[in-house]
Amino acid sequence: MRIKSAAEPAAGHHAATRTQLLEAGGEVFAEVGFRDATVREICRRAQANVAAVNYHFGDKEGLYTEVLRYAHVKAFEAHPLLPGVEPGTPPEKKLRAFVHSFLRRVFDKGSSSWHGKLMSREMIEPTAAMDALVEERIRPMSIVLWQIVAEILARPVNDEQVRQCAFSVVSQCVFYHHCRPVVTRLNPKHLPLDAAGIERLAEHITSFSLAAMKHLPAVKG
Amino acid sequence: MRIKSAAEPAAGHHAATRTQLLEAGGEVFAEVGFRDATVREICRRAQANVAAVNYHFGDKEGLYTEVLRYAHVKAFEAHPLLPGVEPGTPPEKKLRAFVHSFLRRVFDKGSSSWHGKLMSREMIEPTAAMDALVEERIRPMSIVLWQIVAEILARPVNDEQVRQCAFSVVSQCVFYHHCRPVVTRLNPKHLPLDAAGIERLAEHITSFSLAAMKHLPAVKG
DNA sequence: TGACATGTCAAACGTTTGTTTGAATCATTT
DNA sequence: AAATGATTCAAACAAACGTTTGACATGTCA
Repeated sequence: MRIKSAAEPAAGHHAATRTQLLEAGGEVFAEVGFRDATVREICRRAQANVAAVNYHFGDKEGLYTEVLRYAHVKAFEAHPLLPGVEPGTPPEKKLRAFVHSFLRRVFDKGSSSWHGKLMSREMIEPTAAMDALVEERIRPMSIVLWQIVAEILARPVNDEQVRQCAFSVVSQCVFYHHCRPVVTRLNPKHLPLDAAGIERLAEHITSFSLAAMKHLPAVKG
Repeated sequence: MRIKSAAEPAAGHHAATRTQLLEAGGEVFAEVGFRDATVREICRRAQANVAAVNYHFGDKEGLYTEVLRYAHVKAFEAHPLLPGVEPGTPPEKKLRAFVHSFLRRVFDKGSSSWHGKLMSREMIEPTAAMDALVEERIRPMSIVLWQIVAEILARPVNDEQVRQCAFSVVSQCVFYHHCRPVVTRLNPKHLPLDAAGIERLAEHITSFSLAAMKHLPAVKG
């Protein structure tokens, strides 16, 4: 049995079925969750044998861990943290870029549209892969946002109010995706979001948050 | 086999084990989700026989549906929509009450602390119980919020901006709970939230949202 | 070509799970 | 007290699942 880590470059037929398993796994895990996903269905979609998962990833959980890494890498490749932002850009513009890119990443309809769903599930039921994910991907993203907010508020990066406002910004970005079932039922025309809808939403979140931060009552510190 | 609906009043020993199953079911479903929850574990905690679930609720899914209703009823009994708000209260004060009550409901540490987790899971994987839940509980709650926001913005209740701002408010309320795994790892001191922490968070969300709504750039309409 | 490691395959295994069953117990009514 | 219906119980059932196995195919290097 050969179990390759994600870092190790693969070659030959190995790589082909391995990638197909990652893609199929991402699909199925996103659709029905880890527990309801069956190895048989994943292998069927990957056009591989039932034993392929165990051969390539040790077990079902090993596949899931690698799927999570794979998903995040692909999502940030498709939608970078701050696309097209030069140093020296005013923080308001950076915030808009951050929000817009975040939304696109979450609502991506492309080949790996399952990234968003996968992350949502991981929030509800964090696995061992969560720790690595936070340190490798989410914390760097947070720091960028903290810096933007700190600049807007004219406060230090580690300020409590900066942290709270950053959370307020992100919360609005993830809400439509996390609570899709409720939003859809309450206001059907709000979802699903096309490119124009995403842009409109990004505009609202940005101006809502900017208005808030610029007129927040002063606090000590 | 006797399957009673939630509405039907129960009496005798029937009611006792029935309630114990609902409580145990709420616990277990919240902890590990519908699929990973085993009927055996639920019955063990309810000190009932393995067959009790099938006898009282038909099947596992029947139990889950009733658990959802039970959870929502209890949560709103413990934390009403707008506690202690007289008609004529200024909308700012109503908003604060709404947010605070919402947070207490979500972060309740009491006997049915599983309500929040249960709802989060339902967001990711909506079941048939979702439709009823939205119409019976969530829509009435939304309408109350829409009215408050409309008053603050001085716009009609069905205005697009009112809807968007209401979503922005709610999104902040659910964020800390939905994304607990990430928040905890990013900023450990933010969670878990005690009563004082909840109050502080309610204060931030309210003032952030009020500042935003009062200084939002004007839009057409 | 022969030898060896790598990858694939169909079949089977062992476990876990929701559910069923039929007898036993309890409560209520006649 | 007898009878009837409701409820509980231990045991067993049947299906689905992740995993293992050993045979077979494929590619590579001597």
